[in-house]
Amino acid sequence: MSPRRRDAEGTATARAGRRAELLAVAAEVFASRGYSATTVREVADAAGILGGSLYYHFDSKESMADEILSTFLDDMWTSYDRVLAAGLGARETLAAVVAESFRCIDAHRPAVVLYQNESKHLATSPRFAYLLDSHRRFEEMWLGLLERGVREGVLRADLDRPLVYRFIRDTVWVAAGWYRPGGRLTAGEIAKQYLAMVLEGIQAHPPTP
Amino acid sequence: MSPRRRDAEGTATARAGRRAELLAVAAEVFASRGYSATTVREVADAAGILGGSLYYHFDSKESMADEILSTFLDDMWTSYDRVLAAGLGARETLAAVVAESFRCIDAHRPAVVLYQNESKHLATSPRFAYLLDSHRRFEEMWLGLLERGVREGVLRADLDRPLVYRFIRDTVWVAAGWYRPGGRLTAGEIAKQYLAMVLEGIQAHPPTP
DNA sequence: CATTCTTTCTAACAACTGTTTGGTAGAGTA
DNA sequence: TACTCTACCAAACAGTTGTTAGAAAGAATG
Repeated sequence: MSPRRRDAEGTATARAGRRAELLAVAAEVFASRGYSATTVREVADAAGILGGSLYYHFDSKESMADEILSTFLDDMWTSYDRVLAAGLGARETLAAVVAESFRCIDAHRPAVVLYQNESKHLATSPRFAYLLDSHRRFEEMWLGLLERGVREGVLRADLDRPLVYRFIRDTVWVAAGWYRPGGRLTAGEIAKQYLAMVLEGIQAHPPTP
Repeated sequence: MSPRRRDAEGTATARAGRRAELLAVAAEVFASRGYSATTVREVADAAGILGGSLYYHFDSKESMADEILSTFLDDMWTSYDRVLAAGLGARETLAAVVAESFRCIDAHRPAVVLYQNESKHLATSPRFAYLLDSHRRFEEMWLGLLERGVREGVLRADLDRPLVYRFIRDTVWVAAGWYRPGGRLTAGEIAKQYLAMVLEGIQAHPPTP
C-alpha cells in the first residue's frame, strides 16, 4: 500500500462515511414525513447543512432513496440466502426467516418504512425495477416455503396459500411502522411472539385430556 | 314540502352527488399515487375536469382527504358500535369485528389505503385530530376485547397484549393494499381465513390420538 | 324570450420544488 | 507560504404546486 493509495482510500472511505451519515438522516426524514412530502431542504436541515449541499454527495433526491432501499435489500437478501442455504426443515426455515426479518427491521427501520410506504409508487420508475425483482423473489420464496411446509406436514393444508403468503409478509413488515429500537421489547422477543401467533394462533388451546 | 324547498333539496342532493363522485375519484388517485405525490390537476384529470374546477366543490386538497377519511371512519365506527353493543362473547365479538373490518375494506378500499399510508402524517395537523381520537378508540377497543378474551378463557394469556393488538390491527388493515373487489376471494372469504389464521395459527395440528 | 343558477374553463398568482452554478472557508500537503 | 482538495454556502434557475378571480357555457326557471 503506497502512501498515495492509502490517501486515496482514506478520502474515499471518509467520503463514503459522510454519505452513509447523510443517508441515515435522509432515511429517517423520508420515513417520518413520507418520501414525496419531504423536501431536500428538510433533509439538509436535519443534517445541519443547506439544501444545495446535498448535491455534492448525491445526484438527486431519487438517488438517495435508491441507495437507502438497495442497501437495505442487499443486506436482507444476504441474510435470507444464508438461511435458505442452511438446509433446515420448513418450519425451522420459516422461523429463521421471520427472525431475520425482525433483525432487518431493527437494523434498517427507516429504510423498511420507506420500502413499505413508497416501493409501490417508486417501482413504476425503471430505476427502481429491482424493487419488483425483490418483490417477486420474496413471493417465490414464501410460496415455496409454505408449500414445502404443507408437504412436510408441519403447516395446515386447508388455507389459501397466496393468502397465507400475504398474511405473513404483511404481518412481519408492518411492525416497522411502530417498532422502536430500545423499546419495551427487543426485536428478538417480538419475533418470538409473532412466530407463536402465526404458527399457533392466539386462541387458547383446550386442555388435552 | 313546498316546490321551493323541493328544488333546494334537489340541487343540494345533486351537488352532494357530484361531490361524492369527485371524492371517489380523488380517493382512488390518492390511494394509488400517494396523497402528497398527487396533484390536484391529476385528480381533476381523472374526473375529466380542470384543476381549478375542483375548488368550486372543495375548499382545498386537504379538505378532500378530510372528507374521504371522515366518511370512512364514520361508517366504520357505526359498524363497530353495532357489533360491540350486541353483547356477544369475546370470541364472537372478535370474529364479528374482523369481519366488519373486511367489509369496510371492501366498501372503502381507497379510503382505507389513504388512511393506512397517510394518517400518521396528516394527524400532525389539528384539522385531522379525529384521526388520533379514532386511533385511541381503536386501541382501547382491541385491548379491552383481548383482555376480555383472556378472562373468558378463549384467548391465550401468555402473549404480550399490546403486541397482539398491533398484530391484529395491522394484519387486518394492510389487506387493503392488495385486496381487489371482484377478485378471486370475496371479502367474506378472506375474513374467514384470516380469522382462522389469527385464532388457530397456520401450523398443522397434530392428530389428537 | 330573458334571467338566474350551476358548473366548468381560462388564466393567472405566489410559494415552493429539485437542481445548478460559482464562490469560499479550512484542512492537508509540499 | 503557496497550492490543492474537500465540503459546504449563497444565490439563483425553471418548473410545478395549491389556489384564486373572472368569464363563459349550458341547463333550469320565469
